[in-house]
Amino acid sequence: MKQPQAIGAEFFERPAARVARDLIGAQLVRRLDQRILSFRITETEAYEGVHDLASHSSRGRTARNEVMFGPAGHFYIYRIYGLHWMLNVVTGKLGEAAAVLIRGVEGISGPGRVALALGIEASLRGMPASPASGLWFGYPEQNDKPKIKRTPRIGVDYAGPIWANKKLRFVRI
DNA sequence: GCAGTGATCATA
DNA sequence: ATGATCACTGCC
Repeated sequence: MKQPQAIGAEFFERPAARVARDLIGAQLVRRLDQRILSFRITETEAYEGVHDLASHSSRGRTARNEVMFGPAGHFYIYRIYGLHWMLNVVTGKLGEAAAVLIRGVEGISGPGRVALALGIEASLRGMPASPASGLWFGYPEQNDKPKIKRTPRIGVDYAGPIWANKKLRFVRI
């Protein structure tokens, strides 16, 4: 099966909201054993830099989030509630510490279920999105122009009303 | 609505 | 060392 061209690192060297929007309709591709799984992305969230009170990076650099402070196009992966893996890709300038969370792909809703379906685990932390790492993004179909809706992000009330209400979640409609 | 789950981080 | 928190999910 022919795969779309892999999206390179420069795509991610832009503001998180732009990347999050442009990833809707793109492919998320995983190589597991010798198999290639490919899913169309349907839902993302942007987490801006250290000024974004909903972003992990706003509470400073720690062992968990240090990948966020590194180069764009690498995976920020962490575990939440002791069981669910969250898949993010770092965006923006080096040290900006922004990222995009992959919340949903076609047929699969919820970030934990996305990670489960793709076999995401700790060994991918900090790896670049590329065929060499076994997990990467592919450009959307040329004639696929999805309608996109913007809403507040899910589960970030702890950030306070200003940041919790910003429309940084992108959903294919 | 809410329990489960355990890594992570601040505090000490 | 201890305790609170958590970018969630599944079942009621």
